[in-house]
Amino acid sequence: MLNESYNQYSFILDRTARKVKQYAQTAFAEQQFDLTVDQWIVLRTIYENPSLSNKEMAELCGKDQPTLTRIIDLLIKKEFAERISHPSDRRSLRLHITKKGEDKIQEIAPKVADFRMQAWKNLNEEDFAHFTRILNTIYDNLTQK
Amino acid sequence: MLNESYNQYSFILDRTARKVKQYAQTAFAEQQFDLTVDQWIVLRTIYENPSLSNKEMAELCGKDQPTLTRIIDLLIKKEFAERISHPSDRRSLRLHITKKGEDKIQEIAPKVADFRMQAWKNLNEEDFAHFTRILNTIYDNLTQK
DNA sequence: TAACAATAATTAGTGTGACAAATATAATTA
DNA sequence: TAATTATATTTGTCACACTAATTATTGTTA
Repeated sequence: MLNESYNQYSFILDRTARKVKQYAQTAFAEQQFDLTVDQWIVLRTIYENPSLSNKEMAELCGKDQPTLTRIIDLLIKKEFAERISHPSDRRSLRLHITKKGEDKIQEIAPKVADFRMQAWKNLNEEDFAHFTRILNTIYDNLTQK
Repeated sequence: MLNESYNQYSFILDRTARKVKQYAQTAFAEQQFDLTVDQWIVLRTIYENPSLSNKEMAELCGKDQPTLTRIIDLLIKKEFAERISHPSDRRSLRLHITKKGEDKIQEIAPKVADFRMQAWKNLNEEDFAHFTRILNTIYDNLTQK
């Protein structure tokens, strides 16, 4: 048997993260939000932090730049966001939400909060503190200084 | 501000899971294992549970069937695994590891265990108990009976 | 036993993640 | 200021996740 318990922890972590995302995505589809979970995350981040560059936005969303570029492409195709060129640096751009994007946020934010709660049932404040501390410890262990 | 703390938990979970996988994948690449992390997980599962069907193996690996099919395709291309047809049910097949696959397991298993440990530094037995309990609670919350 | 339903596996399509390379522009320096 | 270096973004490629559709085969029932 090669099954060291550490392998098991990786497995549990990966499996749970996928389940959380999948559960949300199913709800998004059922309620016809016309957004994926990741598109929603990015749209919400643009809404809360307008006028950032691609690079800054990627950092905030916890995604790499190419991934963010492609998600923005899709949000623009759906007319929820737009790229505004930077006045003095033509390499750069600023990400903005559109009116249609804001409306979408207003429409679905409460519903998202609603079914997101399902994941955290049967857990208390102390559990959340452990959860945050332990996962952040793991993250820091693997992030070079 | 729409930033309910529950969104934050999803973010931390997703970010940590990706970091753990990415860290391992980088080590796999550096040491030229000629496997992705997921291919390794599947190969190890086949090794430990020989002669299961695609469906059963997918269940054990925590992956869906199409994903498993493609990972197996890649393992077969690398000659680490093979599909054997079921004697009485021609729809079904049995997954087996090859000699070359077994050699690969023997070669890299200790090395994997080695750098996998990096993720779990600064955590004690009690933390692991919390980790397992909390993540499994979340998973169960989202898995219909 | 012929028609229908169920099952195992694969294929197709879209989205995301990671990494490298390419492109365009700006900043620096010789 | 011409050449070089650095930066912002996009494009290309491969792998994985998920859903739906397809194919092949087996089981069930009228």
